[in-house]
Amino acid sequence: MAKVIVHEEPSLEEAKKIVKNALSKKKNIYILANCSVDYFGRSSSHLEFGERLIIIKSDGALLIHRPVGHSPVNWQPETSYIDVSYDSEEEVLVMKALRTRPREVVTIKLDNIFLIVEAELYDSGAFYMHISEKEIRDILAANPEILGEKFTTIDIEKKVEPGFIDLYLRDEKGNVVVVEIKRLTARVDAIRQLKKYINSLKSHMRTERIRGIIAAPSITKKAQELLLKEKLEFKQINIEALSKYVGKTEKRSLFDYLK
Amino acid sequence: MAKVIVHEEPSLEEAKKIVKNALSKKKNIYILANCSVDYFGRSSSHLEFGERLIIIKSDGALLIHRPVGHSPVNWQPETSYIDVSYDSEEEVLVMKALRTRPREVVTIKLDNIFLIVEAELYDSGAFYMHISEKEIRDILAANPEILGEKFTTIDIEKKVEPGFIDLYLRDEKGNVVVVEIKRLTARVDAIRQLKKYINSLKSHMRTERIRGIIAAPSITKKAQELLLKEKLEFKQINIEALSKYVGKTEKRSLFDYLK
DNA sequence: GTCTACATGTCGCTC
DNA sequence: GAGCGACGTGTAGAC
Repeated sequence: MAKVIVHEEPSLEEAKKIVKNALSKKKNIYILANCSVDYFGRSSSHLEFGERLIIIKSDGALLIHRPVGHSPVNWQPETSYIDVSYDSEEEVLVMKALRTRPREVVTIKLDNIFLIVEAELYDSGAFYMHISEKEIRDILAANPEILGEKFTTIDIEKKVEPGFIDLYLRDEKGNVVVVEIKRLTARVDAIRQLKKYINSLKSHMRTERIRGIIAAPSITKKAQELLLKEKLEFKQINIEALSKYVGKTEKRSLFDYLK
Repeated sequence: MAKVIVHEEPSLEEAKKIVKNALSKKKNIYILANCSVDYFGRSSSHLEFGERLIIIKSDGALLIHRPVGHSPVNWQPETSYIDVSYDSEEEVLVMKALRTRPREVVTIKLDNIFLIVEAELYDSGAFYMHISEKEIRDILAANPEILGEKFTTIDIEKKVEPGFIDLYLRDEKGNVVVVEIKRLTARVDAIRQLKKYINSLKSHMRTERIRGIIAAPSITKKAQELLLKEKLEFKQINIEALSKYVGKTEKRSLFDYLK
């Protein structure tokens, strides 16, 4: 059962003690405060003072959320080290989140804290994500007839110079078939990817005819045009229907995230 | 100044009233609770019960954060509509976040609530993102001599078949120069991108010699090898030094996000 | 570590 | 709104 401690309107000096203590105990910390944020690393940014939610997780992940927008305005991944100090000159609490690879720093200056919540959360629930591209690939490899012909699976994730062929089949006439799978609408880049693989194969085995198939639930108009131009094929796959082939779903427990 | 109301360990029925009321007033809501989450839409997923932070923002954005990991385990963007109800059979508070395009639903079932925080946050601070690739491109276009020769800028973002050429120059001898800019270390894909543009140009104007330049702060070893093989050039640019050319930084205020 | 490709990617721009 | 390229993308897997 979760342990939650709430501190309303602490002073900056109190806040410093609370946060330092909570960090040492690897608690989750949620802070509502007026703050500014500076980021320096791969890029750099400055966010003027405003009221936001700051989240520090037990693994050192840091998130700063504004009152709107679903993505954090600034963040630092779980590898970060967090330092807390009081700047008596500027009269702000300074929290610095560092990570070394890549070298990045997020600096938060807090001048007014409305709320600090310390929480010890127990969360061992497994997370199941259904039908990824990998699963589609495995289902099609095991049941290549789904693509509408009597194909034989030769290889999956076959390595060629520019990358990996999702599915490498042979058709009834003995032709080599290269399949590029997309879980969502296939776009021009998917066709380019497929063409790249075929070109690579052709440079090695020029006697055989090579067919190229895009397997996706739908295709954009531009992709369709390029497909025709390149004499490639599109096979529509029904993700909903494929789901029925999934024997066991992918399973990722919390422990996978804890290194 | 932020208005913050804290509710510790409300019953599910109380929680329902609190959340409904806060939603109607477009407040930000933060909930610490034991909950399960189901997502269905572009993909689908199921998350077993566990203790998490649920964030509902004033624009309807929804985030569910586990105690570790910097990305939310489930979420719904700001377009979502949120429905709250009590399921007396399962004895859980059900929160559904729907959005229509694409059609997606996140369903949260809460069976134990530790804390609800309602917050009205005032945040009008501007966010400045410094020196983007676009800015580097504009600086180099205005000052092509930074690349070490007397270049003349002909075009920026020149459209060619496979995409856009960052910078299109002419050197002192009258050769066409294609520049691909990377704000970070240039990798093999950058060289492939550059080569692609040059090939496209060559197919149209085969008489002229075309030079290709990768402009980046550094380059990987593999990219360097490919570069030499393809007879392309690498020009190191100092991002720090370029920053000095930035007259005005990109400015995005909160209001840009409010549609 | 670098390279490769996927992701409920998200974001911003053009048509 | 669809299409497309860039991102502090993040993430996982292979070499």
